[in-house]
Amino acid sequence: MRELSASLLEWYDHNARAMPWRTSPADRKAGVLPDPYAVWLSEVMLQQTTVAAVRDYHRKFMALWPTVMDLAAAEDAAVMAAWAGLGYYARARNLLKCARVVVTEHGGVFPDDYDALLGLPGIGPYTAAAISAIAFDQPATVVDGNVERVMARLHDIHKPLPGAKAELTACAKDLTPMQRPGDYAQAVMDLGATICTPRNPACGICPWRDSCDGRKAGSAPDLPKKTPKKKTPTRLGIAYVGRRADGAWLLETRPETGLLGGMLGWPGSAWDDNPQPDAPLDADWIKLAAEARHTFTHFHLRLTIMYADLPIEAEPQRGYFIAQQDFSPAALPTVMRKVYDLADVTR
DNA sequence: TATACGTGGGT
DNA sequence: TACCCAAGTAT
Repeated sequence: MRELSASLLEWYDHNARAMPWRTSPADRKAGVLPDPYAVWLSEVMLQQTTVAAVRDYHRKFMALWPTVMDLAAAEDAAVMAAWAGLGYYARARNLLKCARVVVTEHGGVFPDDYDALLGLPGIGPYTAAAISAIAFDQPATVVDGNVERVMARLHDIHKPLPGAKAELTACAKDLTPMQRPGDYAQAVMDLGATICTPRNPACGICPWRDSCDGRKAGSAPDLPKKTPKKKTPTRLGIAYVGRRADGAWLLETRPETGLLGGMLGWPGSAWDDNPQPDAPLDADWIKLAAEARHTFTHFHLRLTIMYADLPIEAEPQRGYFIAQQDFSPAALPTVMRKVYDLADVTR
C-alpha cells in the first residue's frame, strides 16, 4: 500500500497538471497551501465538468469576487449570469447559498474538516473530501470518476457502476496515505485524467503498471463496467422572442427549481410531446424557419421559434423587458443563446 | 436505489 | 449521427 502511494506521489512530483487554483507539489512541500475559497470554487465548477471548460469561468469568478465575502454579497442575478454556459445551474444557486453560510455561520472562513464541509450546500462526499485534502492537507479520500476507474482497473473489479461504488471507495480509502494526502488526492485524479484514461489507457508509462491486476488480466481498457443506460427521448417546445420598438428584449427569470432554474430565458411553452401555444402576450408572432436543437442530459429538445416586433406600450402577461444596452446573450444558458442566435440571423 | 440536472469535446 | 465522457449533488 505504502509503496503504491509513494510511487504515485513520485510520479506526481514530475507530472502534476498546472491549474490556476493549485499550488505546485514543491510549494506544498514547503507548506504553502492554496486559498480554500479558490479550491472550493474550482471543485464545484469541476463537478461533471472538464478542466478546459472551467478555467475561464474560474478566472472570471475570482476577478469578480476575490473572496467568499465578496461572493456572499453579490446579487443572485449577477452570479447566475456569470455562470451561464457552464451548466448544472443548481451548482450556482448552491454556490451562493454556501458562500452566505460560510460568511454568516463560519465567520467567512471555510471549515477544514470533511464533516463540516459535507453539511454545506452543494458540497457532497467528493467535494468535501477534495477541499479538506487539497486546501487543508487532511487525509480524506476523494472518489470521483477518475478514482473509480483507476480502482476498478487496479483491482480488476468487474462489478458494474454505480453498484460497485462502495467497493471502489473502500479500495481508494485503503490507499490514501497519511503523508501528503492533498497531493495524493490530486495525483490519483491526474493519473486517471492523463494515463488511466477511459479509452486507450497508457498502461506502458503508468507508475502502477506492475501492480495493476486489470492490466495483468488484459481487462483494464474495458473497466469500469457500467450498467447500460436507456436512450434519451426527444421533447418539443415553443420559444417566444419578443422585441420592443426601443430594442428591449422580452425575457423571464425561470423558477428557482428544475431545469435551468433561476436562469434567464425566453418565455415559452412547456417542453413535452405536444407543446401548446403559450405566447406571453398577443402580438403578430411569426414562426421562424429554423428551429433550435439542443441536447440535455436526459432528453433532446427541438424548439420552434416565434418572433414578434412589439409596440412600446406592450404589457406582457409573463416576463419583463430588458433594455438593449443591459442585455447580453452571454447571460443566457446555452439553449436560450441558440434561440437568440437563430432569431438574430433568421429574422 | 433511481432520476433530474448542462454543456462541449472526442470518437 | 449517436453515443460516451467530465474533479457529482440533491431529492
